[in-house]
Formats: sequence, structure tokens, C-alpha cells
Amino acid sequence: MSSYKEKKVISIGTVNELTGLSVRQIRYYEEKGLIYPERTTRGTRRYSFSDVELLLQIADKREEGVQTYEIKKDMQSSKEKKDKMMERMLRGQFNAHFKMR
Amino acid sequence: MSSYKEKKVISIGTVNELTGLSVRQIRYYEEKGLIYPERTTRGTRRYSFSDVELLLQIADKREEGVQTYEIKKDMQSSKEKKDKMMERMLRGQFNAHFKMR
DNA sequence: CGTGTAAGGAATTCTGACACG
DNA sequence: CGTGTAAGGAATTCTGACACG
Repeated sequence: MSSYKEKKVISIGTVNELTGLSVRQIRYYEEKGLIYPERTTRGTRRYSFSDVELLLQIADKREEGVQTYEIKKDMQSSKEKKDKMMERMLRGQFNAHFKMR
Repeated sequence: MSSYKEKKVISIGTVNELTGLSVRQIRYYEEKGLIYPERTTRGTRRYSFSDVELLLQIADKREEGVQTYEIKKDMQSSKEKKDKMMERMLRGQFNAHFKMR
């Protein structure tokens, strides 16, 4: 996708301003596999607005005392649920279209 | 507005990558009043995706040989046209609603 | 007019590590 | 486990200016 929301153009300092999370925290959540910024040629991290939103959600979870490992698991399982639902919907559409059984 | 498109979060180096314009050119177009980035506390420029699009349009005009002053005038007059049209539409809606004459 | 460049300073970002707990 | 911090280096950004044309 090339929407503004997904485009990785925001530097870590700006993400800090946008989320209130420390630069250290932002890097740590990446280390733990919760977030995946891109890197510029020089190695500088670049985030999207989507990443910022995700970080905001992570911050909420952390305030509730949820550990990064749990947050990651939740993210994965909700992604799996979403994928399965999408697959079911696609299959439904497909079958309806071709009248298969 | 607080949409992603209007939010000023992109640094000048990233704008350079996105537009292909040199940092010097980007600053110069600001100096001439064609573009208005925000400034961080420290004074660093921050651009929106809208600004990037505008810069791309400016770059096209410049390649056609149009001077910055002309580009600025065109931008202003098209903004005025747009404003007048909006006003006419609003007045139409208003009159239709209240059956005035 | 529009753009390149060297100049000097200030702030940013990066990584690996020590610290606390 | 999660986060702060000092460390040293490399790249970024800023402004005002000279250059060419």
C-alpha cells in the first residue's frame, strides 16, 4: 500500500513527541518484535502513522501492566483471527459466484 | 484538520528523498512563500504529505520554466476562485434551506 | 532569479553496555 | 523485564554568505 497512513517517513524523535513514549521505549518495543520501522540508507528508523497508533495502543497495554511478550501474543492471535475471517469471507464470495458445492 | 495528510511530521531530508528536490530548493521555495512547513521547538522544519504533493507540483512548474513568483500568483488566484465557489455553494444551500429571496 | 557550496554550531540518532530491580 | 543514562561517532539541520549568471 502507498497510503499516507502506511508510509514510513517519521523519525523517532517525532514519534516520541506524538506518543509521549521515550526513545528508549520505542526502540525496546522494536527489539521485542512489537513494531517494525523501516531504516533509511544510513540506518535511521522511519515510522508510519500506523506505527504511531500501534505504539499508542502498546502504551495503554503497558500501563495496564501487560508485558511486551503478552502484547505480542495478543497481536499475533488477533491477526490470525482476522486472517481466518478474511479467508472465510473470500471463500464465501468465491462459492457464491461459481455456485460450487 | 488533524488528518494524516495535513499533519506536519516529515523532516526536510525525507522530503528531499520523496520529491527529489534539493534541500536548498525546498528551503528556497519556503523563502519565496510557496510553502509553509512548521518548526519544531528547536527550529527544524516539519512538512506534511500535502506539502510534499505541493512541492511536486512546484517542481513540475519550475521544469516548465515558470518562475516562483508566477507559481505563487497562480496558487493564490486558484485559491481565491475556490473560495468564491465555496461561498456561492454555501449561499445556495442556505437560500434553498430557508426559502429566502 | 534559482541553486550549489563551504562554514561552524547545535541537536539527532545509532549501538552496546551498565544499572536497577 | 522494562527503562534510564553516559559514551563516542556519524549524519542532519540551521543560518548567512559568496558564487554564478
